[in-house]
Amino acid sequence: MVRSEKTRQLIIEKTASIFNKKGYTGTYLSDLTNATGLTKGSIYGNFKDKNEVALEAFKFNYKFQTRQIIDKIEKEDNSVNKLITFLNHYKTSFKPIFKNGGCAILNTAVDTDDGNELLKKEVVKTIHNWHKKIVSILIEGVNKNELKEIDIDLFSYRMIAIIEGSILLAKTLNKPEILLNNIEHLETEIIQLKQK
Amino acid sequence: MVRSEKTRQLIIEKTASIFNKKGYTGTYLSDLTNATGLTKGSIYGNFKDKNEVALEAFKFNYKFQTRQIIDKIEKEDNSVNKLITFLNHYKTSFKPIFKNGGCAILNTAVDTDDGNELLKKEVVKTIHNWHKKIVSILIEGVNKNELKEIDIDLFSYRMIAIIEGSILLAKTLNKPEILLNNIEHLETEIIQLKQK
Amino acid sequence: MVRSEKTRQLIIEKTASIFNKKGYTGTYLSDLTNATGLTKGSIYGNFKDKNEVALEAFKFNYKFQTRQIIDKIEKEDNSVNKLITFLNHYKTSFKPIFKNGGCAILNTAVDTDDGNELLKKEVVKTIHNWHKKIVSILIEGVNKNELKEIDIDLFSYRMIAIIEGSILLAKTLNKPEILLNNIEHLETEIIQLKQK
Amino acid sequence: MVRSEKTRQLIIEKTASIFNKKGYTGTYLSDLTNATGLTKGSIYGNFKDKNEVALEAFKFNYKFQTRQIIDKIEKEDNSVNKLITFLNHYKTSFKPIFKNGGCAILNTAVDTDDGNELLKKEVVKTIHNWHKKIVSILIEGVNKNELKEIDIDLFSYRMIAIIEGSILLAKTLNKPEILLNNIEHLETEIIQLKQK
DNA sequence: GATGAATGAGACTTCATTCAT
DNA sequence: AATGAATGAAGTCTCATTCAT
Repeated sequence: MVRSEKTRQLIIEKTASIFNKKGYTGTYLSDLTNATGLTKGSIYGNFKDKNEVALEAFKFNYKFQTRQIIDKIEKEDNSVNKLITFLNHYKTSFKPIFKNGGCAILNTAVDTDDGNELLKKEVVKTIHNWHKKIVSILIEGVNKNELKEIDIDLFSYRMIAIIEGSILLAKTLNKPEILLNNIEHLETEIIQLKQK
Repeated sequence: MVRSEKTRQLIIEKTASIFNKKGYTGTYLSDLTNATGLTKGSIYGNFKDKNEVALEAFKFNYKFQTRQIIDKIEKEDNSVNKLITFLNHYKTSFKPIFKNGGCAILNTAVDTDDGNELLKKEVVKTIHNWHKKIVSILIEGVNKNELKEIDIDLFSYRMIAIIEGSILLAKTLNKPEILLNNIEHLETEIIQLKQK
Repeated sequence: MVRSEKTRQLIIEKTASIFNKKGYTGTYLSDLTNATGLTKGSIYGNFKDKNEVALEAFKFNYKFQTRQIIDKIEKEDNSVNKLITFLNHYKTSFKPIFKNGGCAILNTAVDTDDGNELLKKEVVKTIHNWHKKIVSILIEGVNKNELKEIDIDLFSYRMIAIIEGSILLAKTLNKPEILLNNIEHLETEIIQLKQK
Repeated sequence: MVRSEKTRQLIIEKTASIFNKKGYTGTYLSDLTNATGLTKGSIYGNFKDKNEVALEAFKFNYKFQTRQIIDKIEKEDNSVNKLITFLNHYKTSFKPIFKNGGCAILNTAVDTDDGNELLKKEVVKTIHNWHKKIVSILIEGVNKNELKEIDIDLFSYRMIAIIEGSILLAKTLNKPEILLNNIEHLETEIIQLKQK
C-alpha cells in the first residue's frame, strides 16, 4: 500500500462509525479531523470532498458487517445451514453492530433518502447484492431438494425486512431481545421449509 | 382558534413532511420560511427553537398516519378484523406515506439516534403506544377466543418490525410490492391464528 | 395622574435599576416587559422608543440618589455642616446605591461615551447641576466666613472625582471601606478648612 | 512570529480601542471585521469567541497605558520621584488615552459589572496589580525614610480613586484641566509627605 | 503530501420596532 | 390604551472548502 493509500484507509477506518452514528449531514469535517488526528487539508488531499469520505465509509461499514458472515456461510455445505449460519450472525454480533451505530444500510438509506444521490445509489446496490446472495442460497436449496418449493423473491425480501425492522426496534427501544426473538422465528420458519 | 395557534398549525403542517424527508439536522430554518412564507422572526415568535418545531412536526406526521387508521379499527367488532383493517391501511395508503417521506417513526428513530434526546424520547414513546395498541387487540382476541393462544409480545413486535423493515425496503428500492407482499403474508398468518 | 402617566411611571420605576446595571445597549426590550409585566406594545404606547425609556430611567436613578440628600442639606444652616451632611449620605447609603447598580452618573457616562447623544447630554447636564450645587455651598461658606479662601472650582471637582472614583473602586473590588475611608478623608479636609 | 500569531495581534491591535469605546456588548462582530479587513471566519479561526477578543483587547489597552510608565518609574531611584513620574504620565498622556476611549479599567469595570465574569475578573486582577505597584513604592519610601509614616493602603486607594474619577469627569465634561488639576494636587500632597 | 489560515456562505437566534385588531 | 403576531435587520457562530506555503 502506497503512503497516500494508507492515509485514505486510516481516514475511512477511523470515521466510518461516526458517519454511521451521526449521518452524512450530521458528521462534520471537524469530526473527521478529531477522529483521525489529521488536518482538514489532509482530508481534502486524500478525498475529493466530504461526500467521497462518506461513500467509502459506508462501503467500509457494510464490509465490516459482511466480511465475516460470508466466510462462515461459504464453509457450510447445504443451503439450510447457510441460512441458519447467516441468521446466527445477528444473534452473536448484535453488540458490535449496535456499538458501531447499527445497520449501515438502514441508517444510510434513511439518511440519503433526500439528496445525496451517489450515496443513495450505493445503498441500493448494496441491498441488491445482499438480496442476490440470499436468493442464490435459496435457489441452490430448492434445486438440490434441500428446501420445499417457495416464492424465493418474496421470502428473501421478507427476511431482509424482518432483520432491518428488528434492528431498528431493538436499537431504538434498547431491547436486543426483539432482534433475537425475530431471528429465532425466522430460523424456525427455515427449519420447517426443510425437505425431510 | 386564535391567531397564534393558527400560525403554529400552519408552520407544523407546512413543514412536517420536510422534516420527515430531510431529517432534523438536514432541515434548515430557510426551509421552514420558504415552506410557510413566514419570516424567521415569526417562526421564533411561535416556537422556542427549531427543535420544538421538529418535535411538533414529528407528532403531526405520526398523527397523519394514525388518526384515520384508529378510527377504522374502532369500527370493527372483533380482533381479527381489527388487525386486518390495521394492516390494510398500509396497502391502501402507502402512496401518501411515501410521498410524505416514508414512516416518520423509522426516519426519526434513525435521525435522532445520535443527539436530540427530546425527539428521541418522543419516538420511543410513540413506538410504545403503537405496540400497546396492537397488544390490546391481541389480548382482546385471545380473551374472547377469537385467536389461538400466542406469545403476544413476540407477535406484536414482529408485526412492527416487518412493517418498518418493509417500508424501508419498498421505499429505498422503489418497489412498493415488497411492502404489499409482506403485509399480505402477515394477514395470512393472522387468518391462520383464527379460532375455527 | 392620568392613566397613561401612571403606566409611564410604572415602567420607569421598574426598569430604572435594570438600565443602571446593564447599560443602555445591554438592556433589552424583553427586560422591560419582564420587569413591568407589560407587553412590548404597551412600552411603545407610552414611550417613543427604548432610548426615551433609558433617558427617563436615568433621570429617575439620579433623583433616587439626590432627592433625600438635598432635603437633608437644606435643613443645615451652615456650609460646613451642609458639606458634611452631603458626604455623610454616601457613608450611610452606599448599600442601596450599590444594590441599585452603583452611581447612575458614572455608569451612564461610561455607557453613553460612544453614541447616544441625548442620554450623554443629560448626564453632562446632571454633573453640571451637581457641581453647581457644591459650588454654591462653598461660595456661601466663604462669603459667610465659615470657610477659608480656597479655589472653589478645583475643590468641588476634586470632591466629585474622589466620590465617583471611590464608588467605582469600592463596587468593582467589593470593598465598601474604600468609599468610606475616602469620604472620611474628604470630611477631614473640610473640617480643616473651617474658620476658627 | 508565526502567521497565526501575527493575525491575532492584528485583530487585537485594531479592535482594542473599539472595545474600549463601545464596550463589550456594544462592539459587534461587524466592527471587528470592518476594523481588521478580515472575515468573520478568520476572527473565529484565531479566537474562541468574541469574549476572548474582548479579553485580549482589554489586556492590550491596559498595557498600552502601562508599559511606558513602568519603564519610566524603574529609572527613578527614589520613591518620591517614582510617584511624581507616575502621576506625570497622566498629565502628558491624557490626549492619547482619551483618544483611545479613556481608561480601560474604568470603562471595562462599568461595562462588565453585570455579566461577563471572565472580563470582570481580569479587571479586578488588573486593579490589584496597579494597587500593589503603588503600595510597593510607598513601602520602599517609608522604609528608606524618604516618606513620612502614612496609612499606605488608604493613600494608595485614594490615589487610584482620584485618578479614575478625574478621568471620568475630564472626559465626560470634555475638560482635561480637571484631570490636570487633580493630579497636581496629588503631587503637592506627595511633596508634603517628603522627609526633610 | 501536508498544513492550517482564510474564506464566504449560510446556520440558528434575537433584536427593536410596527401595526392590525 | 393595550395587545402580541409579524417583521426584517442584524446579531454570533460554524460550516465545507480552498490555497499559499
